[in-house]
Amino acid sequence: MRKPTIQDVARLAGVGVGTVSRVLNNHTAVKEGTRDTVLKAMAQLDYTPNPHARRIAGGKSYTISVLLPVMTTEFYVRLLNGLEQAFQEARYDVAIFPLMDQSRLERYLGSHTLAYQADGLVMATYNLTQLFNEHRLKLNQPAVLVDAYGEGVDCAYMDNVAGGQLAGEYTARLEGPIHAMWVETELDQLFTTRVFEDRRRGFHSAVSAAGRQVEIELTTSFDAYAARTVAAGLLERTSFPCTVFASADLIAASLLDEVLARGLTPGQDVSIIGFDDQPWAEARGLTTLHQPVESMGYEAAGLLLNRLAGFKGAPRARKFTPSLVVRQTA
Amino acid sequence: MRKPTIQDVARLAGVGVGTVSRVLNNHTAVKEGTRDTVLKAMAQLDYTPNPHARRIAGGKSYTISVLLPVMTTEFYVRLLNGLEQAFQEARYDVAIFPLMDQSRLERYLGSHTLAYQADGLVMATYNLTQLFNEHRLKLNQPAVLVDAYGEGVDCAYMDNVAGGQLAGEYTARLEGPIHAMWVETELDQLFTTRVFEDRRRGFHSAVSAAGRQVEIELTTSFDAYAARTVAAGLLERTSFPCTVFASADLIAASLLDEVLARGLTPGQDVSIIGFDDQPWAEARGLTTLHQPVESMGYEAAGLLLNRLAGFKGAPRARKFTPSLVVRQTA
DNA sequence: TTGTAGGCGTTATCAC
DNA sequence: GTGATAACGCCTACAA
Repeated sequence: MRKPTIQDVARLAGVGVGTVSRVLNNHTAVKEGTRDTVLKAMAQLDYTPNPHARRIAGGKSYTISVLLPVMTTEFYVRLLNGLEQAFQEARYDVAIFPLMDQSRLERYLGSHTLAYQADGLVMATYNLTQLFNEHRLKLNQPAVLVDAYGEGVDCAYMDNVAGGQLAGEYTARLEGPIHAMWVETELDQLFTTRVFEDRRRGFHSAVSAAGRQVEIELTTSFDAYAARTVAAGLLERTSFPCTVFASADLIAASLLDEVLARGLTPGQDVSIIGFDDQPWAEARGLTTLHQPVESMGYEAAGLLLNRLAGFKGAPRARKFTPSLVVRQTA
Repeated sequence: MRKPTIQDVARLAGVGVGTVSRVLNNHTAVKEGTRDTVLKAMAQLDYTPNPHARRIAGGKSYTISVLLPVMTTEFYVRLLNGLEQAFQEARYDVAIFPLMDQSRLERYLGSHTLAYQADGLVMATYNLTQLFNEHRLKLNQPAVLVDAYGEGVDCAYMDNVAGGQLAGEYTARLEGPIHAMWVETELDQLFTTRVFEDRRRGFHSAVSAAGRQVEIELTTSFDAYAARTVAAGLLERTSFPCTVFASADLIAASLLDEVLARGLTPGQDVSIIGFDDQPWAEARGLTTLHQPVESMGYEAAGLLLNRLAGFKGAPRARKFTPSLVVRQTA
């Protein structure tokens, strides 16, 4: 059976196709009554608009490309949720393009059909605008950076320095030596993220400002297993009570595991502060920094949609600040 | 300036739009001469067909969804290259949908506009067909599994058992004790891969068949740092010369690092055999199992395109076998 | 406020 | 072989 079209809906509702199109696009006031009739007809027919027809009629693709690094899952899932919600509300489709390495990016840039495919571009975590210049490709769609900051582009980013500071201030008030576990990121020159660096900077500045200092600082790769080993090394060397700031929840969890395995009491012998507030953090009682990731995504999408709607003003930067969630581990 | 359309091309070439469309789609014999004229006109105007118009006229989306786990990059980049090449040749677009966790998958399944978006479905590494049943969703597009095997579906997969066997056979001929480093995969019930299990099975069977046995078997997470530690532990316990089969190049590289750091000679004191043949394997002289990943992707795409073209026969399964590449480390 | 008609860039179906 | 021309499903004037 053929999919119902706007014509079918119009016929059933006893109105013209124009009216149906208007309710579809929230256009100029449609009378409440007819609007309901149309909506009812759409529901009855289980009608879904054909995006391709819309694209060709509108001369736009109604699609946004999202360039997304393939990394830690949780953060990007939440980010995508925020982005997708905003775009969906505006009836835009999202085409996700995972950036696995430079060759993938080049493939994206070189693609012909993709040019048709996107009215706008979201770049997550990496500021790829410079790359467009290098390749002498001009960015002919509006673009927005999310989870990254850049000059001359709209962007929405997390203030990781502030997050680190919050952690530092809180930590400085706790008893015993202060330690930290950092994440080592091995990235080439193109794919570079300053997230962990920023957290570290903020943390140090706050601890110093409080007249204290960080004793043991260890670095681990972003892996639970590796972190566990590093955590064990840390616990060997410290005295108790002590406080450890782990710059990612994943790392904090490994530390927590090791603390428990040694029969120590979290929040008493060892205070632990994470970063991310992953979904499981609450269940584990982890004190950590919560990030408004969905909001950041939603806002970034808003900035782009705004451009798409014709806004011509100067680039805007929206900063989002993590908040400390105190639970049992510190 | 407006993008050139098929009309513009037709006008410039002095032919009808029908003819242009025919050369675009490699249709019924177009005279060689006119074909050239058209091609020339297209080049001159820098014409690119508008995919949206095509979709609406053709009643198809000319798009394939690729459901892709977010994991080790290199393998999937190559896989995508193979897939994309085949689909591109057939003028199909590829919509990549990274599967970060179950929620993402559900979002995909529940999406309305995406239903329009795909004429076919490629599922990489995971056999998600069962999930469609559980959700009482019927798969209304043809689907193909790649890097996975499943009953009742077309699929193209790597014979990891055979790969393990090749490694085992080769290893069994070398001097000294035989060890192995396996990869631990922590996956939930939905996202489950048998790759490493298969490699292990093949390896064991071949070693046994040769009347030998595996001495030390260690497991590591899929992380260079963690593997290095495990490798160190292995080297502490073994005698030399010995042979180590690492079930992934990433692991083999860490082992190689550790071997070198200890002043041992690879291929002499410690023979190392990896698995994957990553691009850097050659430079490091790593003996490993090469996988025809691109071919597998290309073939999987072919199976799907064949269905799209109307093929109704029984499900087909294409098996690809890794081959041993002997270099300096073993 | 609402209906009608023209157009978007293709493909497909005819005649020629 | 090739050129008209009618779809395809929607949006957007323009008219009513």
